[in-house]
Amino acid sequence: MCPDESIPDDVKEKAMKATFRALCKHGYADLTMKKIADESDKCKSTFHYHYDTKEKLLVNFIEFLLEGFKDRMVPDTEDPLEKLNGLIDNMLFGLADEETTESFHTALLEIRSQAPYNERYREQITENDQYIKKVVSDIIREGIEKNRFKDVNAEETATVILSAIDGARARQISTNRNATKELRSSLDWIIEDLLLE
Amino acid sequence: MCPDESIPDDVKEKAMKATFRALCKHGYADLTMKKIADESDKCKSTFHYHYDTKEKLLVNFIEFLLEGFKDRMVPDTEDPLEKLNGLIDNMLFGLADEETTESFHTALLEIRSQAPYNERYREQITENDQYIKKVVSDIIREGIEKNRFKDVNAEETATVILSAIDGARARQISTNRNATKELRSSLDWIIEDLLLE
DNA sequence: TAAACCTGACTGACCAATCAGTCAATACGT
DNA sequence: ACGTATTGACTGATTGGTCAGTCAGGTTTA
Repeated sequence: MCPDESIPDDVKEKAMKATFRALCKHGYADLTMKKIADESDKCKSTFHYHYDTKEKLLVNFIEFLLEGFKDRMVPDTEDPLEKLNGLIDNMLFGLADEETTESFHTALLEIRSQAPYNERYREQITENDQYIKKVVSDIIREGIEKNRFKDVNAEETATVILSAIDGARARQISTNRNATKELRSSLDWIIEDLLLE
Repeated sequence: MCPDESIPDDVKEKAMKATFRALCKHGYADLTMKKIADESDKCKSTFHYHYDTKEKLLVNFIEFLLEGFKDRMVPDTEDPLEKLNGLIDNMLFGLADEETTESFHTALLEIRSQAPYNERYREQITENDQYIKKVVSDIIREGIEKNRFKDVNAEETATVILSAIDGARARQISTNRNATKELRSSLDWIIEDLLLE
């Protein structure tokens, strides 16, 4: 069967959740179809039946992961500063408990590190990247228009903030330091100095 | 044999170069002892003879990789602004050709993404992380003392700059955009606004 | 001198375990 | 009854790692 829209929703949800759990538990390099299946109540063959190959399952998974990311990042508020700070918090600390957030970011970084070898991964990540950059630069532009922010270059400011967030997430999971917390307080000061007053 | 100092220098060099080439060519997830050996004029068993296990070889490799990184990043100049900009350039664009730099950053990101599952990887990366942060904050402090920079918090500024560099490197290799070039021009403006007058 | 011995470097053949993927048989839902 | 969903058993390929043995070069012995 082809991995298109013909997969039942309940199976798809089980597949995605199982893939997520297996990826968090074992890491991308040690991720196998058996380990994915073991995280669900289905067996290995069932996932082959629905997705054909491991790669197709994983491409579907990335899509699922980034789609969920999009939906839940932007906080529901009108004030540009609140919206910006809320988005930064969501991106650095996630929406669930600390462990789930750490696992989520680990999964994302593992997929990122595989992107150079897989164009489909790269396309998905690029699209997500451009989306979030538009969101942040729109917030900054809105702040400027409402005279809440100084008249900075919105694109460049967004680039630095988003790059720093990505970097902090990578450092958070690959070092023994609390890199996201460090960046949060550093960004507070940067935003104060660059955007406000 | 144990993977200590008893390994001949020429063998060690061949092992490290072969590991680097294999890692760049196949990615961490598909990295095997055979593929490493195939990148050298030695056979698989030889690397097992010198390093025992695949993991010990890779821990040695990370040490080798980060040591080389340390040695070559800081530019030889007295002027704080020149030194800071030179370091940023070196970290974003590397010292060799573009292809080698991209491969190097890919290898680093792959190892980073594996750090959550391997404490020895994490220790190495943490140490390297702290080293480079000290270098950057020292440069900023020096600039403040010489009245070339504004009186900012050196630690927090270094955190943002280094996080952004890490993030841009991750985006550079995992998207279809030129993220390092984008960040470089954004950082120009940030440095102008934050550090200079 | 030369034969015997030793050692570290290296190799190809081999192993059990595991991999992604296949397939015939079966269970299920309508 | 019929198509979809699911399974366990299976396959060929590949994995990290082992091992017996080869080889070059140095040291000891006769």
